[in-house]
Amino acid sequence: MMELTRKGEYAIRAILYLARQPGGKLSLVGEIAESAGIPRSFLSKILQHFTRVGLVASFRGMGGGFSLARDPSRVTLLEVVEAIEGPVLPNRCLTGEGTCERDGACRVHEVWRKVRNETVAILAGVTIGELAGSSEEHVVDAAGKRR
Amino acid sequence: MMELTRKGEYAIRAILYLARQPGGKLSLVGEIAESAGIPRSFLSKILQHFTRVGLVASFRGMGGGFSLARDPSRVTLLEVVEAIEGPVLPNRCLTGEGTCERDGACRVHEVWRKVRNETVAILAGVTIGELAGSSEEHVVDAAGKRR
DNA sequence: TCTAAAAAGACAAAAAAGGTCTAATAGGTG
DNA sequence: CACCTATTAGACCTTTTTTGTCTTTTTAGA
Repeated sequence: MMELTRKGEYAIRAILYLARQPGGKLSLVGEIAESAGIPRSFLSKILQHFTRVGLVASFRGMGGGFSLARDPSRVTLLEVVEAIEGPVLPNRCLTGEGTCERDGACRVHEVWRKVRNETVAILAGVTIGELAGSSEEHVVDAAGKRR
Repeated sequence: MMELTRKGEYAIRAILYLARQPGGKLSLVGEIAESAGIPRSFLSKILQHFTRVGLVASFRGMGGGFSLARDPSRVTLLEVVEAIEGPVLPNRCLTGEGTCERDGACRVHEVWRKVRNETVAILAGVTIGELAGSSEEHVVDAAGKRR
C-alpha cells in the first residue's frame, strides 16, 4: 500500500536532474528524458505541470528548455510530490467526503491523521538541494551510463 | 496520494464490527454487510481472505458465521491493513525491484524508508481493541491524544 | 436428506495509470 | 518575413487495478 506512482517517480527524477544542472542552464525535454529514463512525451506532461505550478521555468523556441524556478535548497520533496500526486491523504475520511466507519467520533480517523502528519513532516523536512547533493558520492551507473 | 482503497476501508469496518461483538458470537456476512454498509459479495471476499490469513475464524453451515480469531487487543491495525493492501511500501525502490533514480546511493530512498518506518510504527501501535472500544470513552482531542 | 451457511472461481464494468500522437503556439535568427 | 526550434495543448489509446457480481461447490447441522 501507499505506493508512489510511476509518474511521481519520474517527477522526482526529473526535478533532481534539473537540480544538478549548473545554475541558469536550460535542459531540453529529450535530454532529461534520455538521461533519467523517462518516456519523452510523458515527461513533457510532467514538466508542463510543474511549470504551471511554478516549480519549473520553461522557455520556448531555439535555446529554450527547462530549469528549476527556484533554488534547489528552497524546494521541498513534499512540494514536488504533492504537485504531482496531490495532497497526502492516506484515508478518504480525512478528505471530509465520507465517514470511515460511520461513528461520529471515529478513532481510526485519528490514526490516519497521525500518519499523514508524520509523512508530511518528513517530506517537508528534506529539500531537493539535499537530495541532489553533489554526487561526489560517485555515480557509477549500471544501465545508463551518463558522463 | 497514499490513499487507502475502498477495500481497505471495508476491511477495517468489518474487523471493527467483529471486534464489537460479544466474545464467541458469530456474525453472518449479510449482517456485517448491512450494518457496516459494505456490498455483500465484496465483503464475502474480504472475509474469506482474512480467514485464509488467520485473522478471522469462519464456520459453515447453519449456526455458522464469522468471528475474530484472536482477542481484539492482540490485533494491530497494521496487520489488518497489510492483510488487505499488502505491505506498506511507499516507493517501489524499497521493494528492491528498481532503482528510483539510478544512482547507487539514492538519497530519496532513505526518505521513503523513514516514511515507511514511521507509518508502520504508528499502525502497529494501535490495536483493534482500542479502536473498537465502546464510544463512551469520548475522544476529546484534536491533536491525537488518546486517553 | 434438507437446509443454511461459507468457499471458490469465473466474469465484468468502471476508474486510474501510463503513455502516444498531432497540431498549435511562441521565440529566436538569418 | 520566413523558418527553425522548442514548449504547450489536448485528443486519444492501451493496460492494469479497483470494485464489484453471479454461479456453483463444499461443509456442517438438524
